[in-house]
Amino acid sequence: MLDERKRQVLRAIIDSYIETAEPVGSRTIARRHDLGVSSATIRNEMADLEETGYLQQPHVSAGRVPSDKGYRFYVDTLMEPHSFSPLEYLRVQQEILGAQLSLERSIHEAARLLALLTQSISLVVAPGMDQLVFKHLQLVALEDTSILVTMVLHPGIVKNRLIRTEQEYSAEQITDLSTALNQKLKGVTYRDLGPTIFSEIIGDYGEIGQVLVELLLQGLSGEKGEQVYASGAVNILNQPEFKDVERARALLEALEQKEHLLSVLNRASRSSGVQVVIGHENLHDVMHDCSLVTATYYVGNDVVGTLGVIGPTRMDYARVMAAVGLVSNSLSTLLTEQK
Amino acid sequence: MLDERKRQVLRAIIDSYIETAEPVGSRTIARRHDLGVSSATIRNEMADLEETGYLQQPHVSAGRVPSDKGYRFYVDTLMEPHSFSPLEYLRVQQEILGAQLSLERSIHEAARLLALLTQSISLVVAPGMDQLVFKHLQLVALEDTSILVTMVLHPGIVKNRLIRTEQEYSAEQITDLSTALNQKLKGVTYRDLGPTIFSEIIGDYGEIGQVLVELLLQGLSGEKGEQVYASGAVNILNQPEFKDVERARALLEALEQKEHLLSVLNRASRSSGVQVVIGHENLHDVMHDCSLVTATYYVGNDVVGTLGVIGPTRMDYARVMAAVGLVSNSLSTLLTEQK
DNA sequence: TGTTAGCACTCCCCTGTGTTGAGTGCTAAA
DNA sequence: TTTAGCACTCAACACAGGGGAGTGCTAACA
Repeated sequence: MLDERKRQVLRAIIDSYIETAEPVGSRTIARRHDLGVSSATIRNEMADLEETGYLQQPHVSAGRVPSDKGYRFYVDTLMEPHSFSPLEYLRVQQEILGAQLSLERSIHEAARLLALLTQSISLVVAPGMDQLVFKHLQLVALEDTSILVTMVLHPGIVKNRLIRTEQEYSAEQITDLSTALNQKLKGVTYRDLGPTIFSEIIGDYGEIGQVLVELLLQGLSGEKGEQVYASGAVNILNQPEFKDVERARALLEALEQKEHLLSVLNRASRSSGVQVVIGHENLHDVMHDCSLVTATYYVGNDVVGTLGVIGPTRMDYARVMAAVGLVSNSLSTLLTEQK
Repeated sequence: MLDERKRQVLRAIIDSYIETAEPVGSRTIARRHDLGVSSATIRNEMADLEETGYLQQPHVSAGRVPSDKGYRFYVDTLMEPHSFSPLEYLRVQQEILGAQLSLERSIHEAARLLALLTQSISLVVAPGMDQLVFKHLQLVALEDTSILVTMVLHPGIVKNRLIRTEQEYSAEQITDLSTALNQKLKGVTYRDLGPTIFSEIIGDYGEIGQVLVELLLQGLSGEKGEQVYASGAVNILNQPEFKDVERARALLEALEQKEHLLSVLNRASRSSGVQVVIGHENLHDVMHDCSLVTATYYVGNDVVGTLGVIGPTRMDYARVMAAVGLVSNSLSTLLTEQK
């Protein structure tokens, strides 16, 4: 569709624009890239590329700027993939693996690293409870009528909750209940738990049984839904496209709405691998001059979460895609290996 | 020092400036506040107030703007304290009390509310481990060689850690150790724990004993230091003083350095009650056109943490101080009542 | 003695006007 | 098909000239 020279010109323009954020003129290309033709020729090519929609002109006497279509073509077929040096690769692996104290902290760390690597806003959606597997449930009677409920899920999630009861229970009662629940629940995916599975167990544990069932059904903490962790929001203030505070504010405010975020991220990454959503491909208005790069991460072969990066459409796609891939791989490795 | 009329003029100017963010002229004061004198008289008063340092003039034909000294006087003696309506009061109490699942979430909620009430950046320093009291320690052997360590501290902190051991231990061994540690540690403030207290207990538990001691000494999670939670960073982008991205970026970047933050907050609130640090009273350069309103919060009579709000010096001090007071009270109440 | 009306003055801010320069499209020659 | 040359466009910048908000000062007044 595009001949070789048009591709070269388009790539040169996008590379240059990504680097400088300034509209690119024909002379610049002729000088900096050795295409063996004069600026006039490039000018003709640029006119063609504009006509076919790959480039835009902010105004008639300015250089050219890539359109969404141009970026799309760049991402799909034009750009040179970036790969991190073994050193960087190792460092990310280690920093994520090093935080293997809890899933929550691993995820925090992943978000932090992703923001650092890309100098953009990073987002990580933590696995929803539904996708986790029951490993252990422990009830401990503390003093008087308070009971500590601890639930361990795979991978790496430990949830706690202190509850108070009206009645007092003996240590034996508590231990019995604990053991009974444990045997029933071990190895069950949270998704498969329902009121029925509990009713078999509770039997005559009365008040505390009731309370427990409710707590377990709502995931102990009441935060059953997927949590989103963001990092590096300040980074976008470094981008020239956000030198206008209003735009920065609009985007950041939109990102504070968790539901928005989730829908954006989840829609983006149905398929596997690193996905890119460019500018107007995005459904939300505020994101029309932003791009989103996402990937899913795994436990074994099961997708458990999504992570991604938001930045201006003029982002370093090669680098960002590599970073997203790297972090999602590292996270998957960590979660899969840790039993 | 300042006669009644000068006070009235100063208060009127600061009130007006806080509201509009525009330099205030003599005519505006004469018209809007019924001081019973003409603009010319007010003009004279304003000249005096400038000479004594309470006001400043951005340029000769502009109105007046409060100086740091002016704000200081306003905060100390001039302003009308704000008090929230019983309804708002109740709502905050409930929202904070409603989140009594864990200290961490209460603190998150407190930060969120504080940012919401003040439309500024809120900060909450969580209690450092040192200030917490040991309540319970539980070791549970999960499958194979992994052991779940759960530590309950007062108030409301539960920490978990999964550890892996080389050797295998019998359930009895684990339970024994758990019971022994528990008896020794219960009721002890974390600060008072030292290597010695453990050596009495570990005896011949070998490998796992060693690991446990290390873990306990570093607070199980490795995050022994005080954690800072921030909320509402985007709010400052609404303030006209941050219409320039550079300033917003500088402040937000400074706030991302935790140590900075801690030193700022801790220095601010040595004394009790709501404290205000205005503009250049602040030691850090980036904060020279910001003010900081802080208060401490308690468990019983012990200070365990600090919370505060950062905004432009032109902030609604009355409202912000009331909000900081309200939230710190609510948090103290929650932590004190919850045993 | 304090207050006020009046007035000249200052200086930001807005608007309009050149000027510059980067970049283009078109034409004609190679 | 490529390229040199040229006229043209238009954002960006600088600069000048009102307009207006606000001041300080002076003189009259209560």
